Amino acid sequence: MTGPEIAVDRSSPVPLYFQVAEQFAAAIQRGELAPGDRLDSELQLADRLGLSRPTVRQAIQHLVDKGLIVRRRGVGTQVVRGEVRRGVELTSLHDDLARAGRQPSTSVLELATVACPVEVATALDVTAGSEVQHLRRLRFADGEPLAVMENWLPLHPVRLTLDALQARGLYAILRAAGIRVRGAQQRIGARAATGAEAQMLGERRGAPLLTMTRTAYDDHGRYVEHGAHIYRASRYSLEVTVAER
Amino acid sequence: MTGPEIAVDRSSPVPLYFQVAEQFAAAIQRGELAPGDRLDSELQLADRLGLSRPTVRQAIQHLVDKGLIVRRRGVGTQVVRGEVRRGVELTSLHDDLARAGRQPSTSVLELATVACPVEVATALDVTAGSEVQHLRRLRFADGEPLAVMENWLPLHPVRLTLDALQARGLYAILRAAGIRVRGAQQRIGARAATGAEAQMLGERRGAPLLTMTRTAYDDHGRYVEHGAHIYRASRYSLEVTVAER
DNA sequence: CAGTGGTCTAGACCACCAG
DNA sequence: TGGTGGTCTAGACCACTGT
Repeated sequence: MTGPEIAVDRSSPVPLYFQVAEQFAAAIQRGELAPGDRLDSELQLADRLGLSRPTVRQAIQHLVDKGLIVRRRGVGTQVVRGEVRRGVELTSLHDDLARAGRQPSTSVLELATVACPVEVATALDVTAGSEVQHLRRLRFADGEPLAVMENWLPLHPVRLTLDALQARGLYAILRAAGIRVRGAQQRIGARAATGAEAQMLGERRGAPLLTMTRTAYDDHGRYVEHGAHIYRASRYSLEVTVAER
Repeated sequence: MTGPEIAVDRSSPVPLYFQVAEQFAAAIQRGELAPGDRLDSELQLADRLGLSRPTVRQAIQHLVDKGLIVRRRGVGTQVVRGEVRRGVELTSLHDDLARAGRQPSTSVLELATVACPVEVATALDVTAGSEVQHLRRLRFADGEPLAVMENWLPLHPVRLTLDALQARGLYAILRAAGIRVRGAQQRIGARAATGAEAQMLGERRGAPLLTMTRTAYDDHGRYVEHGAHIYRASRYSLEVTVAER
């Protein structure tokens, strides 16, 4: 067993372990490595690629975390599945839609600086009543309403503008402002649409909605955004991949 | 800055990096390390604990993956939050409820060997029509109906029995049979309850339900279970924590 | 500039599993 | 018994950060 051809470029700024991980992931997605197939052992790989074992190991661990492969001591490393579905990650709806080949658009319903409501203040860890930016957007995919998203942001150096929000999505704006979102806590549930919500989304009153609240934090461990979103359940669902280490 | 007192036991079978990670996590949850607090640097920790830097690093990386802390090159390591919420992990509803101090109970509606439906066969990667175990359970929390869960399992050495399912939850049974679930793909959505579903769950027809389908795989990368579950949205929601590395 | 985390190396010993 | 992954060590160089 030699496995797919992997080549590393030591002059590249991309870490070696990442180059290796990406090439294995690509081989799996191409079907070159089928579910159940065994990978070479760490020692074989290290030898074949001219890398140290810890580096190879780091690459493989990366794939385990993504749920692509499984390892067993004393046995070896095997492919779990070929089809890779994207899970809930730190992406904006805008990017998700664009990646799926659908045309995202946005109508900004509200954009203002307000006194922070108590529930939001708890989530963002700021004092209630302090000033925060508040926005509410109606999001479309291919011209059809998909979601209503409400967000609160502590006062950052970030200036949110209508133009930017209609073109780019919130997370892209944050990224451009040098804010690196590192993680988030999300709660996912469901409830019935109110009359107003139904009207905006083109559903009937009482229609099932998928709800998500999210609090995201950055580089510094500071909370940068809290969101409360509702999605048309008939048009949207979420994927999550879980893998043990 | 010295941080919380951490002691490692080299005679313990628990890996050193895991001992360290757990003690830091506990200190964060106790509030001893508050959000925004800095941890000692890797070199300081390695020196203080008498461990090598890679081992300390492995411990800290573990906490980053759980979303407890954030690291920045050139700066240091900081605590993100104190309150740790349990996310969507590889736990059964039974265990989740028990941990939350609620009394789980189960009524098995169906338990039989059937020909595998096509959609399930795709998910489990078996040939359609082959024999699989099928079960359907109505789950209660503190005596109130909470969810209807339907599962399909390829023919394993596992013998599912009514008694076991009423007492223990599916994942505990699998674990006891030596099957180690390593990961899963989940899809989360919402829809309206049918008349029959509403009656079982004590909701009205059309009431919003949270839906989840899950395909779980084991040690060998084999799919061991596919489930289609519906939860009363009024009583249940899911938490997910996402962290970038 | 000094200090941080990110990456990489070359070994080592062990627990576990299959043949 | 031989090979696998899991853990651990003791170094090294680098990119990045704040002062």
